[in-house]
Amino acid sequence: MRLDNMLLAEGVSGPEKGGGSAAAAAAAAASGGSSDNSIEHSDYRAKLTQIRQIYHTELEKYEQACNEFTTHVMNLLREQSRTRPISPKEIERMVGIIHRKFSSIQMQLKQSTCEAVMILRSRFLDARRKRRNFSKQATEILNEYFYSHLSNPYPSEEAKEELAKKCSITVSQVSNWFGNKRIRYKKNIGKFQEEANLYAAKTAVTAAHAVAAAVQNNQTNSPTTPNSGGYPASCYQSDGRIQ
DNA sequence: ACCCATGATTCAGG
DNA sequence: CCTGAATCATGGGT
Repeated sequence: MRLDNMLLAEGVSGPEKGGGSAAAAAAAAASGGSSDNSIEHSDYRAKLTQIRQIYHTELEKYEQACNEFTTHVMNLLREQSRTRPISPKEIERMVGIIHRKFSSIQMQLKQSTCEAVMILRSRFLDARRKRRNFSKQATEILNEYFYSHLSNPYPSEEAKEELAKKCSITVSQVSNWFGNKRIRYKKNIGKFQEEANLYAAKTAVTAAHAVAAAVQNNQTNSPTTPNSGGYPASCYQSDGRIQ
């Protein structure tokens, strides 16, 4: 009965209910409860409702078949009662046998349905654990931020949200990314030197463009306050250490 | 088949 | 809570 209850009572709530997954918790906490990975989730829900629908139609079919078979047997018994006496008790016994048979079949149906749900559930959980690399564009945006804030690569909540939006990933994914990036950068600065230079140059170019545009706009003004824009070269030290 | 990069998870500390 | 660190597990290139 437990499996049955689970199947029927769970409804379309997510599979992470009992899991206590850190990702789910983190995502929920980060995004204020709104659902990310909604594509997979809706897919899961659709499949679950499909399974339940099949289950209910099958169950109905079995019930109908059971009733039909019962009346059929009753008719047979009634015909036989013309040639031999049949007690009501005997009829009751037959009906009982039929019902027991059909209910055991229904049990099997429940069992297999539950199995299907379990498989679906584990598939879903596996899928969300699976790692997909971010798009090149997304990593570019993240790296740009990281290397232009190398002295303090800790984006605020708002910054994280903006990055998440720009990269079309979740805030918790941004947090993961920065967590991994910081530790891996620190661990092997040499390996990231090239990358750092690349992004420094890249932002330098955009900064230069901005400066050029500014200069063009007001050539007569004094070109002071170069530090206000936080341009990249000054953001990391020559030894590459953070802070 | 192997290896490394990488996103996610876990756990400890503050 | 957020973070650092270690670790897991997969992706993708060779």
